[in-house]
Amino acid sequence: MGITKTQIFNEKQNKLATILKVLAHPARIAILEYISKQKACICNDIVAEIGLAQPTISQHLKELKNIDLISGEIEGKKVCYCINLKKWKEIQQLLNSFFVSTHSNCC
Amino acid sequence: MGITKTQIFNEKQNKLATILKVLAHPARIAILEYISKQKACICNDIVAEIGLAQPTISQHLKELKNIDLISGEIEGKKVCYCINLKKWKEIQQLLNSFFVSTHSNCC
DNA sequence: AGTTATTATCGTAATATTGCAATATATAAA
DNA sequence: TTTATATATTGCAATATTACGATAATAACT
Repeated sequence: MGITKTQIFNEKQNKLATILKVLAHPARIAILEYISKQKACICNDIVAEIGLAQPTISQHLKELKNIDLISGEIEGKKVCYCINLKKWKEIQQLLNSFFVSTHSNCC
Repeated sequence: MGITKTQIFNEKQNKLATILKVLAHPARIAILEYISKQKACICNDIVAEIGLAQPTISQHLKELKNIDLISGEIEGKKVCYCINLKKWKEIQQLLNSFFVSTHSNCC
């Protein structure tokens, strides 16, 4: 049905899945990589850098903002998007503990 | 259009996104957690454990198999699913290097 | 106020994903 | 060989995601 039965899973599983879903798109990975490479706060040069239309980029940025992974500061006409380091590390930690605690013990 | 423009992204970005997409579902997270908890190779007790229909679980297992994250060994009537540790660690490494190399330097 | 530049939102088309009933396949047991 | 059990596949309905044109909103400049 295209709808995920979140009710039957626990909070941790749903949280992890939600975060991974946001990261699971090459455009959003590219956006994060691009933002991180910039010396200064850079705005929608992202549109020029990545070959997607402006509304599409804006939508991807919104999804990254929704989970608080990036924040956008308005600077005149432009908006400056930055990675939220605190959240970034929190997610890194979450993922790492998932990988560490999950390991095969058969076959 | 529901279709991702993979052509405009590099191989690494697409690979990472593909892997994350597979992991980005609570059922598949739950399946991996469940398999890892079992002492022996356990098969579709997964269906009983997780509250989804057998075809649905079978489909999720297939997706995990597609990226070689788990392997299924036939044991009589049953199939024994195990985490592929080599791939597991490879993905962990891939994710970790993404997180380490991507960090904010503005705002 | 009018113009221009930047970003966000809306509406919509195309495609993907999720979930399941029905069915097929395979193996073991009777 | 029939029956029962375990798993895979098919087909389909419901919903989600991706992408973009059109348009709105905002802000700087004239």
